[in-house]
This record gives sequence, C-alpha cells and structure tokens, in this order.
Amino acid sequence: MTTSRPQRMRIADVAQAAGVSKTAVSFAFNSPERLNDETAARIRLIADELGYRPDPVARMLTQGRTRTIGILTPQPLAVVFSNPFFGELSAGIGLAAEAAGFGVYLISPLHGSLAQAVSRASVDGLVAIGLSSGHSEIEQVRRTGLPIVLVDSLAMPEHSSVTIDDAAGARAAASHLLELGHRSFLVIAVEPPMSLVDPSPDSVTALRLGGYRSALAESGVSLLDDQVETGSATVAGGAAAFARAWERGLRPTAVLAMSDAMAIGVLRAADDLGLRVPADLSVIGFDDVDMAAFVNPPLTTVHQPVRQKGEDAVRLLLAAIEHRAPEHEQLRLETHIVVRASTGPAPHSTGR
Amino acid sequence: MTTSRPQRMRIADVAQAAGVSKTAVSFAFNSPERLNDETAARIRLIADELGYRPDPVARMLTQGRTRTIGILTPQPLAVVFSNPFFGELSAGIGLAAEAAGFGVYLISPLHGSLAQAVSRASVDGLVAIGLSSGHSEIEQVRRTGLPIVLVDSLAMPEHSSVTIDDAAGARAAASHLLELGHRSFLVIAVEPPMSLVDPSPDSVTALRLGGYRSALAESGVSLLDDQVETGSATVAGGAAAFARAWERGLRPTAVLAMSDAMAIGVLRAADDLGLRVPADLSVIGFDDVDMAAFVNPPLTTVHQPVRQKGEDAVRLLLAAIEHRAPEHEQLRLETHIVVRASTGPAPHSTGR
DNA sequence: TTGTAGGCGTTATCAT
DNA sequence: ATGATAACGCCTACAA
Repeated sequence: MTTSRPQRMRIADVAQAAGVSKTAVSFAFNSPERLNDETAARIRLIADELGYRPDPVARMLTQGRTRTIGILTPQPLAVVFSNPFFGELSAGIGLAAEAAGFGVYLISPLHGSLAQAVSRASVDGLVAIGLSSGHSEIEQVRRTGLPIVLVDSLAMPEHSSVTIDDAAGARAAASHLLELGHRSFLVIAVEPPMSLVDPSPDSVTALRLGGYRSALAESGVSLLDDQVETGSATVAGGAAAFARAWERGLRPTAVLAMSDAMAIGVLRAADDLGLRVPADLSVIGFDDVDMAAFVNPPLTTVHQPVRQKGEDAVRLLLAAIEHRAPEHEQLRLETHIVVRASTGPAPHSTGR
Repeated sequence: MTTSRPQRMRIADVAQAAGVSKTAVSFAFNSPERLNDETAARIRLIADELGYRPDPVARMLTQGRTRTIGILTPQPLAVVFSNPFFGELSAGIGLAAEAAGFGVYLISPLHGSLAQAVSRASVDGLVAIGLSSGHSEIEQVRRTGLPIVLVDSLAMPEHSSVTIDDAAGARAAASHLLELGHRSFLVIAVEPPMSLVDPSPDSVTALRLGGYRSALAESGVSLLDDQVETGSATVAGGAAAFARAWERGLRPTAVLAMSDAMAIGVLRAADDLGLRVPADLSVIGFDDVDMAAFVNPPLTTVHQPVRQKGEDAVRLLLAAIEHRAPEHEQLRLETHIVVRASTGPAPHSTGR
C-alpha cells in the first residue's frame, strides 16, 4: 500500500503464462544451459512480454550476496560531492567496482548516525573513507561483521587499508616553503567531523600537522597553535579560514593547506584582500586534484595518487569478499611535491 | 560458501537466547511500545551482546521498500565523478535524499548494459540524469515500472522532469560574444554517449547547439558543421577537442563550450598554444560550476542552478514514491549569464 | 529436462 | 503483552 510495486509480475505469473514451472523460469534466467534452448528462449520471450524482471531483493536474499559495495563516509553527501578529492577517489572506486560487476552504494550519516546508515545498507563490503579511530560509532561499524577496507585511516588494524605517508608529504610541503625563505606560516587544517570524539593522533589532520611541525622545527621555526586555522574541506571553507586568520591579525608569508580545495579557497580569499600570489603570499595545497593545475595561479601542491587509492581499496575489498581470506594488507602509496606557480620566494626575504 | 556472511546472528538466535519469540524480538526493534519496557530493554541488550542486527535485505523483502533512490547515469562512474557538474548535481540529490532518510545508490552501465544495472539495483525510484530519448535501453528502463524523475531530459513524457532552458542559455552565451564583436566561432560540444542510437533532437547537446545557431543566425553569422568539435565532458576532453580543431586549421576568436569542464580544458589547451585569453581568444562555458570562478582566467559562463536541480528531482521522486500520485510535473529552471574574465572584445574587432 | 518442496530472515496477521 | 504462523519472491537441492 505504501510502496512502489504496483502489481509486478512474479516468477509464478511467468511460469503460468509459459506453462512451465517456476524452476524453469528461474533456469531460463540463471542457468539457461540447463534448459532446452527452445524452451529457454520461449520463456524469456514471454517474460519479456510480461515485463517480468527478477526482484533484486528476493534474489539477494536467497543468494546471500548483493554484488554491491558501500562507500562509507562520515561526511554528508553534500560535502562529499562538493570536494574534488572525494570525487576523484570515488572515480577510482567506481572504476574498479564496475569492472568487477559490483554496484556502488553511498553510505553517509542518516539522521546523524553513521551506524544507522550502515545497518540500512545492503552491501557485501565497505570502503571506509577517512574513518578516524576517534569516531564515536566506529565500534558499531566494525560489528556489522562486513569486510572493510580503510582509506586514509588505520583505525581498524584488523582490516586492510590504503593510505599515504601523510607526514612525509606534509614535511615536503613545508620544506619547499622553507627553502624559498619563508619563516612565517599559517596552516589551514581540515576540520574533523563533529562526530569525532577526540582528536585522534592517527587522523590525517594530525599526521599532516605533525609533518609540517617537524620540518619547521628542523629549521628552527616553531608553529604556534594560533597559527593553525580550521575549516571544512571545501573551497568556501578554505576561504573562510584564511579570512578568519587574517582578521585575527595574522600576516603569514606562506600558507600550508591540507587540501587543494581549501588552498583554492585561500587563493580566492587572498585575491579578495588584494594580496598577490605568490609575490605577497605563497600557498601550497595537498592532493593534486585535477583542477589544481588550472586555477589562478596554478597550485603548487603535494601529489597523491587519488584514483589509485580508490582502485586499490576495491581490489583489496573484493579479495576479502570473495576469498574471505583475511588478506591483511596495509598499502601505503607514495606522494611527491608538484611545484607550480602559487609558491615563490618570501617577500623581503633575507635569503638563505 | 561464497559470501561474506560468516554466521551472523539471526532473529531466531536472539529469540532463543532471550527466551522469547521472534515476534518479540522484532517488536523490540520496530515497535518497542508494544512490549513491556523491561522485556524490550532486555531483548535489545541481549541482541546487542550477540551482535545482532536485522538483515537489511530480509527487511526490504517483507516491507516491500528499500528506502533507497538510484542515480541513473549512462556514463561510467569514472567520468561521472570526474565531472564537477555531476558532482554538484549529486550533492543536491544527496542532500535531499539524506534529509528524507533515503540512501543513494549509483547506477551506471554494468558490463556495458544500463538495463542490466537497473535490474540488479534494489531501489524505490530513479533519478535519471541526461537520459536522452535516443538511448537504446530506455524502454527497458521504463519497463522496470519504477518511479522515475528525469534530469536534463524529456525522454519520458509520462514522468516528471527537471530541466533548464538549454536553448535560451546557449543563445545568451552566443549573444554575449557577438556583442563583443566576435564573428568567428568554435563550438565545443558534449559528446553523446556511445549507447546513443541516434542524435536525438531533444538532447542537451542538440538543444544548446540550436541555441548557439539561432543567436548567430540573427546576426548573420552561420555555423558550419566543421566548426563544431566534440569531446567527452571533462577537462581533458575539452583540451583535446580544442587542440584537434586547431590542428584542423581553425582559428576562431571565440569558443562556445557546452560545459565548464570542457571550457577549462580549452583554457589549458589555449595556454599551451601560447594564446592569451581573452586577448587572443574568448572562451565561454556552461553550468557555472564552483570552480569556474577560480580558474585562470575566471570563466565567463552560463549559470544554472545545479544543486537545486538535484534537490527538486528528489522532491518530485519522493512524492511519486510515497503518494504514488502521478504528480506529473515538468520543472524548468532559469539560467543566466555570468561574465567573468575569459571573454573580451574580438581581436582586430571591426567594432559592433 | 522439468517439477516439488524447503529455505533465506524478517515482518504482519491473528490468536491467546 | 506475547506467540504461532503465514507471507514476501526467489533459488536450488533433490526427485521424477
């Protein structure tokens, strides 16, 4: 009465119309070789005329699998889809999933609860993105018993994961700016989702911050807490974060942004303030998203193989789903810096 | 044997452990008010200890609904996720779906067949994106009997749709360039997917092309077929298309691109060729994607309310799913031109 | 080659 | 307030 199934044809209807048993109809779809070519064809013809298609839900139930993988994200879909990093990661996931004949289901918090969303989702396995170990619902996710592969997280040591060396990437970014003579920095950090119970030290944000700090420390430059401004990982979030820091009186010569989207936002905010990049301000991002090369000015950033991460995650997940082998694998992909035009020598540089 | 369900707890296990019937357990989860507070709590506690969670598939089967909507796209996910337009549209869809407590399933061709992917998908309804009337599998999609809302398409008149006035938007774009004195144009068109049987006249590509042509014609400028270059709706596709046209000897002063992603690609290709934008070449896009304002130079483009389209589509779809009312509605949203810095007076302009 | 019957895990109906 | 039992639609031994 509430639903969208008018009076769909069922397998019994087709069987009756064709004058055969339900088994025969099922075979016609799933194991045609077990049927007379002729009858198989006839059954399928009749089924087609009747507009019959096997109910996917019933089929899932008997087969015990859904042929679907879930992309688990602690963020609402609106931010996920607005973030080019997620887009490219999902492109990799989608590519690998399609190739294996798997569908993709997006799992984001429903009514504020990630656990509830997972419970509703009928999937064979999960690719969890950025699920920090401090997330309040992580235990409930784990207890679904589903195969899981983590991306950008090591929160579940018993599951496979695909990560990068965030600290090393961050160090490289900071070193690049130090070599250009910068000594006055602002970090634009990705804001942990609200569902984060405590700022876990293994979060991407913490790791990158640590990387920045260690490189700076080696040059005798310290990074105070008030030199870290936080915002959501979007263009708007980055712009707002920089504007806030500026209003607080900060006048850095260089910005270390933890995501390209945020770095692009900084570019925008700097432009609004009349700052020239890189003459007055250097900006370096993180991710090397497609668009990074096309913004104004082209963004210097830390490259990571975003699509590859997605493909690898799916490969690992499918192995876990199909072999059920606890093929425990912690993949760590490489990063490298890509110098474009958004970074330059520090103004009034005293040189090396 | 093949699957990922080890020995999950079933409702019967919980019932036995709690010394109650399956019905009681079901009530404890779905209608706690029908149970003694105490027993309900006890059952839930035991269920939790056992790690039981209701099987979403079995639940779907009995309830006859999935609480999931499908996003149907004729393109592979890798291109969908690489295209900022799709991303923003999906952001709108996701926002509205989440708000209603619905999950989102992505339906893209599986093994090359969209129809097959739809059959596999357990969803309550479909938001079909850019499903042109010439698509070879459109009839099979229709015959699923699922509620459908079309976006950027009028291929199924019996279903609701959300579109824009593509022709008007395109006309505005062309007029803008004509007013700047341009007379020599190149159109960068979105390539119809291969599964397109014939170039249907109601496709977005055809509509926009018609809009360009009509505006040009009013100024006595004709657009030859060889002045239309085609490519996939990505940055790379746009860059390649422009490069091809250039190699063919075309030397337009203005480019009309049917998508911002492609326009950004043109910007890149032009830069590679040493062309200055807009001094040597004007470029106008379509969509007004977030990034359009941040590229170099900021892109002049035709704005359309992309996220709004997604939200409206879901609103319409949920109405169809829930009321089952054939609330037939053809929404047509407005566009307007946004002038930034990628367009300027025609070089050697003879004036008006 | 085809039919019969049981089961997948849950919810809904109808008793008690 | 709780329990027995019948759907839901399909798949798949097993039997014929």
